[in-house]
Amino acid sequence: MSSPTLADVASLADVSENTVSRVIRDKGYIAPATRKRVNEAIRKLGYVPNRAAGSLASSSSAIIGVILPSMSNIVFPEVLRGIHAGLAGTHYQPMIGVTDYDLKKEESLISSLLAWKPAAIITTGCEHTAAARRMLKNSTVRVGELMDIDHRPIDLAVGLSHLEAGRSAARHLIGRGYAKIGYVGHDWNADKRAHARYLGLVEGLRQAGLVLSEENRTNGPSSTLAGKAALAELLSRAKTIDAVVFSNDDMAVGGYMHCMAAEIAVPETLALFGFNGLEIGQTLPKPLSTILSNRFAIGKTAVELLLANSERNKKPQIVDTGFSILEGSTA
Amino acid sequence: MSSPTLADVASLADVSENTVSRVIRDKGYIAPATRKRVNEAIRKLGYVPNRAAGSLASSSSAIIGVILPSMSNIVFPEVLRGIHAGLAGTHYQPMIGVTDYDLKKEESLISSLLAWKPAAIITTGCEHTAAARRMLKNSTVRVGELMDIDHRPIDLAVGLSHLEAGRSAARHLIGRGYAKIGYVGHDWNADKRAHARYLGLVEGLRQAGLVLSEENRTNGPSSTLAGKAALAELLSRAKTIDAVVFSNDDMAVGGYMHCMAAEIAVPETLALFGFNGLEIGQTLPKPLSTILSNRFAIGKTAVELLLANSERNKKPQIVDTGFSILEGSTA
DNA sequence: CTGTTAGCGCGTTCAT
DNA sequence: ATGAACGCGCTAACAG
Repeated sequence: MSSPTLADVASLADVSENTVSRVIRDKGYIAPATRKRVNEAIRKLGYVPNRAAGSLASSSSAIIGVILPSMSNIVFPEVLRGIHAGLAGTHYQPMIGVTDYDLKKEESLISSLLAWKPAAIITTGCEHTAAARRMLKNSTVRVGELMDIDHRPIDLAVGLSHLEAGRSAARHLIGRGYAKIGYVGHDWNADKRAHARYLGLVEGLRQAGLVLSEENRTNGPSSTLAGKAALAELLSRAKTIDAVVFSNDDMAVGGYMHCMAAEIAVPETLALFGFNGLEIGQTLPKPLSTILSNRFAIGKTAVELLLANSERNKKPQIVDTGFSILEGSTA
Repeated sequence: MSSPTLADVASLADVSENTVSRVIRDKGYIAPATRKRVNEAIRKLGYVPNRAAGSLASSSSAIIGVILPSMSNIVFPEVLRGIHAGLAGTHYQPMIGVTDYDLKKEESLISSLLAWKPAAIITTGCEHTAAARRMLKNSTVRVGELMDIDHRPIDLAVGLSHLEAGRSAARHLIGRGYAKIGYVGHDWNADKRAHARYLGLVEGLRQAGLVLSEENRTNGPSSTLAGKAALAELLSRAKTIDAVVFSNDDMAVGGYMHCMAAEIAVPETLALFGFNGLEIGQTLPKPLSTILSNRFAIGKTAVELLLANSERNKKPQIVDTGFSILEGSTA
């Protein structure tokens, strides 16, 4: 009734359990004939190794713990896609948790994931509770902190400098001759990286002797709907601005929709600039001017580096996956 | 160096391992005083239970295996979001695999997930290899097959009838007076449900004495870009059609973009109809007419039903999460 | 190249 | 209300 075990395979193939185990894990030399016998027994019995037992015996597992702040923001599914791509062809399985941007939840997820003795834990950003940081530091699993490289990681950070991305946005707009620049954003508590980009933007403007003309931030998460409404509200107050930087593409696409509905010429009357380089922005009648963040590459690179070495680096490693300006036609 | 075990906690709290285990799992009566001592010891040591050991001993685990065909299609991250929502507050952890629409890959994922003795396995659709079906049938874990209810499930199916959704699209357009209807779609091999909707559409038209005027299918997966190009191509051949049904919203949004660029009045000159009810479609200057599929509800409902009972139903259970027409302004 | 011997850390069963 | 003994299925270390 219950599933066959190593012992069943061993007795059918007339070898020791150990030999079966070796065949399965492809470890050490096995006589071709025995290997064949064992494989046949495995097939005949429909044997599937019990990972829990293996994990207990070896105190390690082929699990990759993945902790994401959200699944609603398209960016994270894309990171997850990169992680999957990096995992393809290996026998590692991702085990996923979602924090909803709650550091306490992250802490408890880290603890449950650690309970499975994963090969690595991948999480987001640099902010963790003290307890979470301690658990990660004390454990020996590899740790990847994604998206953001403006900090010193526990083991490995992969991402881009959001501060620098903000500065680049400023430089781009200034280079195009825009001077009265506004900002439309979403909630920074839930998204520190959006805040970092904002700070970079302000700094970039300051270096050119400019300041942000006007800004409007919504309370909730980013969305096209929120961006549409928030731009409308901003423009009702500030009619003289000539460009708007959005916290990300979702918001910017919403802004574009507002301009279309309100018949505002983009970019002649108002220029729009986003962040992320989502496909939808590039499908607009005028492709959105934005910054391409390499979400997919971030996930994939992180996995590859993490799996390349089972031991942590002596010195924390930082990998910059960079970003690039998509010129577009809206700014 | 290595993490503390039950035994460490037990000796610190001066009780037997067994008592500690009971406290942790909240099973049986424990004297308040001992419970307190144990909890303090746990905290002091930073004890985290080893799940692999627990799982081995109990031959069960709090893992939910989730198998998705793709992470690129926004629909599946949304299902995953629903799954997470259903799992919130429980101690279950999703373990995820992605098949890339490859049934062989699904088979091997099922086998690796089964190796962890999960509480349930959630997968997509009704199509599986014979071996995969056998593994699922023979195991005792609960099995949820999502998205599609036009088939007899192994244990539980949650989703909607795509055939019926297609018929509804036909009825809606006919009711609005459209008669020369075209179809723009993506690759059906990768998406049997899109095919089912197509069949429903054709059937719905036939019942009204109509036929599809013209159709165009791309080879790759759905995307706004593909939809844009495919509609352009279709219109170059068939200038007299008055409405187009798309395989889904991604394609339809692309079609909308083409109409904007080509200055085709929607819906006056050409009506557009999608499927899924994605947010982006509703943000267009004219909200997309489409059918809302409840991806989130599908994931959440499935998890809730699966966890409600650790034993399989004697009879396969089918749950229809339904769909609804979003009237929109494009058809 | 293969077998033997010992656990891994926990849950279960039976006592008390 | 608590403890003792056993074994889950596998891998590791050492023989040979």
